[in-house]
Amino acid sequence: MDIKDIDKVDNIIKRSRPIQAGEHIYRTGDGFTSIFAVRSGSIKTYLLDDDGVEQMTGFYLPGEILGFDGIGTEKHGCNVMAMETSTVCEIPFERIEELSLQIPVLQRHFFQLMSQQIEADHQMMLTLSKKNAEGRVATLLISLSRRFGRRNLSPNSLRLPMSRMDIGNFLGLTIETVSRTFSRLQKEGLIKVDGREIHINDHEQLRSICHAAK
Amino acid sequence: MDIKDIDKVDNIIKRSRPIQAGEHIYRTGDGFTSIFAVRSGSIKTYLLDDDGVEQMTGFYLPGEILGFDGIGTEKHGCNVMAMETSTVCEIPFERIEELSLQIPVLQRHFFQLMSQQIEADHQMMLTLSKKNAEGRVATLLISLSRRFGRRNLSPNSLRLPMSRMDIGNFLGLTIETVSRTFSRLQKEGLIKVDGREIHINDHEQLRSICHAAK
DNA sequence: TTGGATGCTTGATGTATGTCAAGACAAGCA
DNA sequence: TGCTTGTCTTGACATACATCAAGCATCCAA
Repeated sequence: MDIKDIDKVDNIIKRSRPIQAGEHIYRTGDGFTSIFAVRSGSIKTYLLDDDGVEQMTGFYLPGEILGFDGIGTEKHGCNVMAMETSTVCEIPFERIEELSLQIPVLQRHFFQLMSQQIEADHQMMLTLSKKNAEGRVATLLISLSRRFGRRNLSPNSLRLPMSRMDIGNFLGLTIETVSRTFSRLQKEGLIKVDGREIHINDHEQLRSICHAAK
Repeated sequence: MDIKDIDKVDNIIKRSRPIQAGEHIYRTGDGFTSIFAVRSGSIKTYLLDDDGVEQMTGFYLPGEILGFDGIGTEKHGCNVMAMETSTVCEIPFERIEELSLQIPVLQRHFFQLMSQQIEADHQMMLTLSKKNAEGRVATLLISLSRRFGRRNLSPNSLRLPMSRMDIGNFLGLTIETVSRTFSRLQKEGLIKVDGREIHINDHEQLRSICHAAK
């Protein structure tokens, strides 16, 4: 993309809207207009079952993009909430569509982003369907580590962006099982747990228990 | 879309490639070039874990479109196999991208298709993470019924496009549990089971046990 | 006709994780 | 200081589903 094109993209982005922890960016059924880029903090997306049961479907860290649900129906298909104080950029999707017609690499880029989301969701289905509690927690930690590393943060020392309850919800486990699993991994020396602070001692072995086993 | 545009789209579609049951259309790591529309039969997509454990990530019936994985990396991210003798249309993605620049509604349409895939995957995560065996099986049957209905087939009498093993794999259950669950639903009078032939007697009640409960 | 796959069902038993309950710890507040 | 509240941990027990095993039906090849 040349500089003029980057400028064009830059101009349609609405900057830095701050969000308090627990505040929603949008909810299921809201009209779809924009996607969002996380600038700081952490954001979770979740579905509510007919019975009010919550299923977290993903979470997003700085530099990541969310909101690709709801293009099909023009209505958002999930709820999006800040897990801590966060800032996001809003990117009006119609403007993206217009610009994509002028800048082919932009069109390609958004197809790629959505494709990556699909692949990540499929990995998550594998995790939920085939892995035991240890495998699920290990997979989450490795994923966090990788994403922290991408932002040039330490891949070994990380602060969980979410509560035990959110972790359990995301991984399809109860908070008790999550807690017990952290304790077990710590007793085995793979990680060091202090509340939300996690230190990964043995990346290799942690990765090795990510594999499916139920 | 006007007729000339429809013609343009029509011209890039490679017609009716027949696939035998068990044959692959592509595998993980193959170069990404095309997406596929199912014309007849049924197609499954699945991941292989490092240990060779298979996780089915979706299945596609006539009229449905698959292959949106791998746009990001240019390599396919899953395996795609025919579950019975099938035919598919191949649609070269680069041609789609070119045409999308000329026909804005086409661009919008593909964004919509991918968005719908993302929403369906999120629903599946909810199913895998929060529902018990009965809820998972019921959810699958309701989904099949709806998709059969969309093709103007009976929503109450359907032939399962897949084996018990595939069902178990897809739903994160063993074949024994799948079989027992079918038997239980039959004993309760909600469905009639005869091998792969399923008759839905009580749509309402079947739908009511789709809700999360674990 | 037999024998061997293959796919499905059903029963008996084991186990990972859910559920229920209690307590530890920290943060905020009177 | 004590009191409340929320988050997390740990233990005891219950249960849904996995595992192991057997049996049945269908199909196909020898």
